[in-house]
Amino acid sequence: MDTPDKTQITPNSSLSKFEDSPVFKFIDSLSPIELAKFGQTNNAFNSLAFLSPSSLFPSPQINCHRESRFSVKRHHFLADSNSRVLQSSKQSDTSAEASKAVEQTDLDDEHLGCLNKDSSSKGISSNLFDEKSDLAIELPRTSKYDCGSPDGNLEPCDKILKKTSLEVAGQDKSPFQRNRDEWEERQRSFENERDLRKIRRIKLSEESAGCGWVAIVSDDADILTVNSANIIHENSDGQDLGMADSGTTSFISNIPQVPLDNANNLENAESGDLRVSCEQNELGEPVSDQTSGILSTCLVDKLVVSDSGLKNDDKKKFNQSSRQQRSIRRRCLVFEKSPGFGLHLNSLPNISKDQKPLNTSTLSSIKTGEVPCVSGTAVAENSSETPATVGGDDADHDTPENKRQKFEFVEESASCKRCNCKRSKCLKLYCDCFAAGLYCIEPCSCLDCFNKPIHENVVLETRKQIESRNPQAFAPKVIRSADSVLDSWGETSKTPASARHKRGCNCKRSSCLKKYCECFQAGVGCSPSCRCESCKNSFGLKDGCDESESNEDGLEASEQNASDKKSHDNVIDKKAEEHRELSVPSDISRLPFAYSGKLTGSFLHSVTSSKSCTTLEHGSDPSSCQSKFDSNLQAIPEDETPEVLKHKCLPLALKPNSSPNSKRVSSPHRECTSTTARRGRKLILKFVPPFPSFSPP
DNA sequence: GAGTTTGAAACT
DNA sequence: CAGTTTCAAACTC
Repeated sequence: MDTPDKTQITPNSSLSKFEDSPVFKFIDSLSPIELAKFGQTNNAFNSLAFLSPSSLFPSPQINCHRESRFSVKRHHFLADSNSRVLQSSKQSDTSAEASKAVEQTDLDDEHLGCLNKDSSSKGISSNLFDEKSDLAIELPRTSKYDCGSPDGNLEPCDKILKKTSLEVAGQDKSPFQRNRDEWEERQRSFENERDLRKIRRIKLSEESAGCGWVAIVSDDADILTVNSANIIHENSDGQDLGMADSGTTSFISNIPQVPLDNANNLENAESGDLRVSCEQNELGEPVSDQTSGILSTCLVDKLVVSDSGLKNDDKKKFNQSSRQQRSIRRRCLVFEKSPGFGLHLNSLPNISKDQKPLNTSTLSSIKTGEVPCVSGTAVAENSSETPATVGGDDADHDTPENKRQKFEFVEESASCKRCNCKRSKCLKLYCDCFAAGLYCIEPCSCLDCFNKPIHENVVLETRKQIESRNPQAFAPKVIRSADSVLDSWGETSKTPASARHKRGCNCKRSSCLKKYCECFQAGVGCSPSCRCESCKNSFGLKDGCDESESNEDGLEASEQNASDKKSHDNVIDKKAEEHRELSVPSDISRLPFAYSGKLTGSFLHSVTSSKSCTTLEHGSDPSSCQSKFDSNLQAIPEDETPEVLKHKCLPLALKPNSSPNSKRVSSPHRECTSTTARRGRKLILKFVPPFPSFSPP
């Protein structure tokens, strides 16, 4: 599109016209240094002037808030610096030092504008201000990340930062009053977005809070992982939001507002202190909040908690947040090979064990896997990337509340399995990381670990071997019946829905009341597949172990263990009760990705957390929430089971005795008859995609 | 943190 | 297939 006029509107022409102006000549006569500076800054200005707003501020949805605030902020200090600069330009003795000071001030203000976007407007304490200033230390480093958009419009963050600083300095002397228009435009954009979000929120109010995100996560997880690094940087550094990659922010923008709003609703519902965050969202909060809100829902994490924590217990929780975000970076083994799953196990949280529980009832737990998950190429350093820089070791205080939270949190942190393998080289199913399809990461305490990207070939080979022995070795261990209302295993089941361990446990001494028991660990009841003895699984007794038997066993056990054990059992039962309450919407097994039983705790908990969030919703009917939750889960494409399989007792894919270790599995027939015939209920097991294969496509 | 217990995985 | 061994997590002290 060659437009002759274009050349006429070149910066130079404008500049020359302006230079011809009497004012300019006057200024020019005052200081040649200022003239030089003017030229420089004008270049910066011009370079900005001809960047499209979209390229400068790539994501209206995300950035409009930031930009609006930023603009306001800048507007203010522009006025200030304007006067100062003009002053300096009028005084021949100002020169470099003064202008440097101005630039420095501007730069600082820029940082603070990013960091403390709304501190002025919202009256956030100066403490936060200071802390965020500390965070600014990291800004230069993080801004070095090339956040260039795919289309190349966006320049590297540091360049933009510099430019913006220069722009600020340059505009001080610029006669063009661009700022107001720009600001107003962004303000309009911001308002529009707010309106849209409100509309969206109204729409979404019909849906249950905290439900839709599951599907969204699975749908977008792969995208999420693509840009997780950027997202992480944005959030972990808290202030780098202005430098977000346009791709990232565009992606975030493209994420339906469902998760954000739902998350906010959920948090709002479940925790009063989180309401702050919600209100801020309503008002168009700082991007950090928004982004973390998105993360908290799409990546579903505790980021929001952390963010809100930032306001309450600033640094500590921010560090937690950072740690969480950094700990996201767990290398995915095979995610790229199973794009259809949308979310790999590696997408499950990787929460540091030593983290202090924040708010366990908060949406939590699903984080994106690492960037390389999508790239498909191993990036070894990622696996060794460590949250070492993250400080804030929080001592656990053994208050009852903390203990309770600790238990709950352990459930969550189960997902961030950190193995401790000594002899298996993390290449056997003993290794939780390996079994879960995860590479070991630094927090693992394993020795001679081969489960690392640099040994990818070995890993793949080993996995092949194991799969050749047992094709289901990496398949999810917990399955559920299709009917979430009818419990295929009968009334004795206490599991909210009909999730069961696929192969069943083989417990002898733990009575299926400890996490030795995989069923218990997965938060599911025992099934006829189990060969456990004295089953007292609080999530559901094994078929044939009725309550009386259980009670007898309980008596027996209590006799054996004497009174001191009783309290322990009570604790166990209590824990189990909590566990049951918190975990296992067994619908989870229908999620479009496989998961290992050992990982279920956290993920299930996360889902349940969201569910429990919904039940905490003010004025909402828990049951309706449940059903909504179910229905939302059912929205996940899951019904891939061939019709013929649906009418079989067990789909072939889930046939337990596909395992060579057949002693652990009961025959489908038995399972079918024992449940169907006796209970008169039809057992339909949904197809659960097998765990992504290690083997190359 | 060390030692013990437990049950899954692996092996024979 | 059954028995045994190995293994690492869970648990206890």
